[in-house]
Amino acid sequence: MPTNRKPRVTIDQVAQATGVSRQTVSRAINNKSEIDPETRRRVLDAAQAMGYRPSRFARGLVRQDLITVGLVIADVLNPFFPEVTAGVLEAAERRGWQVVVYNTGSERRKELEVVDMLFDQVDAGVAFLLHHEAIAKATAGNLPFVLLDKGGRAPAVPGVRIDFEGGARRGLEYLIDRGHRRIAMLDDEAYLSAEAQNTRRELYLKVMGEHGIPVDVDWIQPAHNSIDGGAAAMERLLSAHRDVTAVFAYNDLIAIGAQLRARALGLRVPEDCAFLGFDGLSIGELVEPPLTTLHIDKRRLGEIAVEQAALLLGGMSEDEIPEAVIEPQLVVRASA
Amino acid sequence: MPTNRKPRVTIDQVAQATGVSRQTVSRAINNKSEIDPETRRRVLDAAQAMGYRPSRFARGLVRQDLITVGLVIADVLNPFFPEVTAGVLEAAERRGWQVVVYNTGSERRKELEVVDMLFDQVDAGVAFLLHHEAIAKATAGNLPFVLLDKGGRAPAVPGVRIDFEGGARRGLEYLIDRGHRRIAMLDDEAYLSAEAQNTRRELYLKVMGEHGIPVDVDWIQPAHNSIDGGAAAMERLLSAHRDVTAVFAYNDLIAIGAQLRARALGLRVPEDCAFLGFDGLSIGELVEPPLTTLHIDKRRLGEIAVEQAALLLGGMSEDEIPEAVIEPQLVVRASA
DNA sequence: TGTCTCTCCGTGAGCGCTCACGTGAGCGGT
DNA sequence: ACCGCTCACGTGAGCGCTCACGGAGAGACA
Repeated sequence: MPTNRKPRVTIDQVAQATGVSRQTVSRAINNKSEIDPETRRRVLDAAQAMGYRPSRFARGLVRQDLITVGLVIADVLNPFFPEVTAGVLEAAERRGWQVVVYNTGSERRKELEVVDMLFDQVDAGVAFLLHHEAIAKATAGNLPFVLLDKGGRAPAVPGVRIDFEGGARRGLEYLIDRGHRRIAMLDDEAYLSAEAQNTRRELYLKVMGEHGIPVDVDWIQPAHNSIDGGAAAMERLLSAHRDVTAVFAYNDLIAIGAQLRARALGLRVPEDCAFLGFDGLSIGELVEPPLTTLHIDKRRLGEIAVEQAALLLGGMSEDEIPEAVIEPQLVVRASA
Repeated sequence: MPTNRKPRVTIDQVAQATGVSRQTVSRAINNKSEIDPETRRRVLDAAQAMGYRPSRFARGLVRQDLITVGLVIADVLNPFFPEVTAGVLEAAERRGWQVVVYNTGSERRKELEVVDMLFDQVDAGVAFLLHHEAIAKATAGNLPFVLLDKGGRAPAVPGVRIDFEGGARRGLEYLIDRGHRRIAMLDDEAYLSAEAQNTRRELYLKVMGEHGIPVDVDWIQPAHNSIDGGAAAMERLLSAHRDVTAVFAYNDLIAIGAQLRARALGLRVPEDCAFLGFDGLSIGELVEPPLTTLHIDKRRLGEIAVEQAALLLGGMSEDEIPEAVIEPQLVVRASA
């Protein structure tokens, strides 16, 4: 696919065609003063006719403003990310920044690729990154870089931390308080290959342990991060443990899929099996019964990240960036 | 908010610090040949230490490749758009293009603003635009511009047409065939202020008329384009026409809200009232009963738009762009 | 010793634009 | 006639980089 671009029309060509100088054309285009209205019109008409459009590169080169941030997410189709994106877009717009979006699908190869690309193309990066090589690469360079979920990583890398530990604890203790003991977990399979630390699965193991509830590994089912993935995992779970009374899901998407499938298989929710999600997606309100979940303020998450990027861009060093934590809130609806 | 950027480190500064020439630094940075490995390492180390990062503007100025397209959507939070975005991102990535995202909220002021911005910042635009002034402005300039829903507009403006007429007809006739006569419509209120033509509302009026079913204007309720908006509109509708037997919604979001509220008010779906959506969002499968809808291949829509933008960028004139139509498909689930 | 190749490196030009000037014409005031 | 001013416009420089060269030095071979 040879995208043979048509040659660029330059400001000089417009100038020549109109019989004026570069500068006069520039004045016309940028709506500046010191130009005769009649001349402006002539120039503008010629520019229009010739298909002239100023080169953003030449412009950007001389005017050192206009900032572009790269937003790296796993998957636009996962409703979690649009909410974060909304926060990022809004905060960026307030600052007059542009936002370029990249999808990684949580694949290691793509994450690395995207990080590489970022270095060339943007002034700052704001990213969800799963694989620690990608994170290392991203934070090693000279590009201001903010992690949208820095997890348990060293404080030196700027970013927002989502307090999964607090959230998971609140959620699981809620389930335990309600009398549940046979609590399964549906984990995101993407974390199997990533050497992340302090994952929701580990927290699950930890909290359960603290409450003296032993869990066998097959109480943890990996699921693709989607509704269908949750459904499939639930089915596997049920065939191994029909007596499960509650499911703690990696996130709402998986929880919703699981709950849907459970109901399709004849279970009553929450009487036979309760479901607890994580993320607080608005689609959790659509299912029956509405999903109880640990709500994360995703919009705020995006905003904070942009603010941190702004500080970095302003020259603040990475370890001066204030610590930011998002606290998941238990939202009790009806599924648990 | 004075984002006092730290002064840029240039290639010359790195060159000076390392005691080599610009070109050698360039060779090191871009991983080219004709450079001693030892020198490369020294340069790279210095660059890293000095916080050097090549200016994308200077680069872009000399290498005329690297293309950026602007994607203009109404609202990232509306699940319709992420799907389109996914298609756009994918198609853009295949071409090595970047995608900058802009939100308009369907407001006239913001649409105009965004279009203005686009002209400065991108090489091509791909957009959902509601207000015809914004569309006029966008297509008048020299920027390759593709409409993601060109509606009934002149063929000269490139873009994808979604065959709402065919879709609406298929949907409404399905309802009529099933015996419905008192069919209400829940319209998107944003279209009240926009002078769009060939809207879903007009099609509703037309098809109903063709079947000899007279409709009073208060069978059409405007709704905010959201689930809550649909719910509120449904409540208004019911207070005027408790005897409605079917609802044709502007889109799935509104349909879902309406259906949810109807059920909350004690109506059985579809026995007492049937619901028909438009868009084919995947969240329509989550509600009970699953939503019958006119499915639009949103991903494909995004892809086609990018392909058209590529043709435009390649120098093809606007009227040579092949006509592209997306045909909505009736997906019968259980709500109607 | 000459010269031929190969490796490594530097130099000038130019991408398209804006900024800070400089300039000349026109005009009113004294 | 002179000054001073405004208005409209042009000129040179430079933003930071890459590309196409050109050239020095080292080693190989006659």
